[in-house]
Amino acid sequence: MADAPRYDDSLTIALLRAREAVTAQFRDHVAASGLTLPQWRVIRALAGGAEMDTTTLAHRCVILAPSLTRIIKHLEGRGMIEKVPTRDKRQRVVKLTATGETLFTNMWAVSKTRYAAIEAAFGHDEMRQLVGTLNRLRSVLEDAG
Amino acid sequence: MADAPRYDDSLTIALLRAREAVTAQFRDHVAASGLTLPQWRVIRALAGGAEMDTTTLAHRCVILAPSLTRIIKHLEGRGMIEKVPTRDKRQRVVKLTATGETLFTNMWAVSKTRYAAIEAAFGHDEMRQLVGTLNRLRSVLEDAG
DNA sequence: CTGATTTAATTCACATGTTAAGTAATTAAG
DNA sequence: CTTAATTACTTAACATGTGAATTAAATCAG
Repeated sequence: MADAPRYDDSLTIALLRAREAVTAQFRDHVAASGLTLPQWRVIRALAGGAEMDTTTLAHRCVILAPSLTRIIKHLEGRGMIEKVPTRDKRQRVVKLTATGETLFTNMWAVSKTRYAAIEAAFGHDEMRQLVGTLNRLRSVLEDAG
Repeated sequence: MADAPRYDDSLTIALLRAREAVTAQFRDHVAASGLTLPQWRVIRALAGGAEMDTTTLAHRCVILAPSLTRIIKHLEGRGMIEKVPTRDKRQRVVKLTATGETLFTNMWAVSKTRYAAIEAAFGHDEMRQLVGTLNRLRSVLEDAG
């Protein structure tokens, strides 16, 4: 089995594990507010009064449409987001409520601190470079595929 | 809102998108054999006659225990893997069946090609370096947390 | 203006992620 | 040897990932 797969060298596994390690730095903080990480990404994307249709929102948060439908329903039920009237009645445009903005503000302070801690531990320049490399990888694959 | 989150610079989003782009290169091929990506990771980990308990298997495949329980049940039902008797009867040790090994062999040829294509497009050295960086990130965060 | 097509989102069905609780087998304490 | 603690997994409950089918609204062809 000289040809057997070696998981330690695998890009897919390395991406999985790295993501797992990074999200672990935020999960408890986000869960303490009764949110999941995808829900938090949605709130982040809408912070500051932004109004957005679900297609744009799904793309920015890297959430598939069916999941976003459920998340919006959930956050709406909790009074965090609300619908915005639209001309095109197929579209669903949403924004944060006052409650949602307040929740974001309270969470963002801590969230920034956590992110800064990761930067400090890993290195500011290394982190910028890593993000750049990841985006370049994505760009290369999307052009090729 | 000078303080508003910028998703393009976010490490978590970059990791999500990069992973999405990489898995997209394999998903159709894996789906063509009626497998999901996590199921394929399990089969890969067991390829070549390896026998493994579910804790080790879960760690190697980056799959949580409850998910692995379901996956094993599923793959067992399809005749791809089988249980191996153990001294410690709490442990569940599994291995590929002949059918499973055959499936792996057939899929691995194509899978290697896809992986090589990614390396060619992105650059062999860059890819090695990226995997190294991701693993270092993980190591830093796990030591800190 | 009417019917066909396209678009935006939802719904469905099933697989996995995630945390907490439960079960059975092993080990450790006495 | 008996019981408490630990270990390895499973189950349960709910959220998200994923692809296919559906619905409703807007656009287009004629």
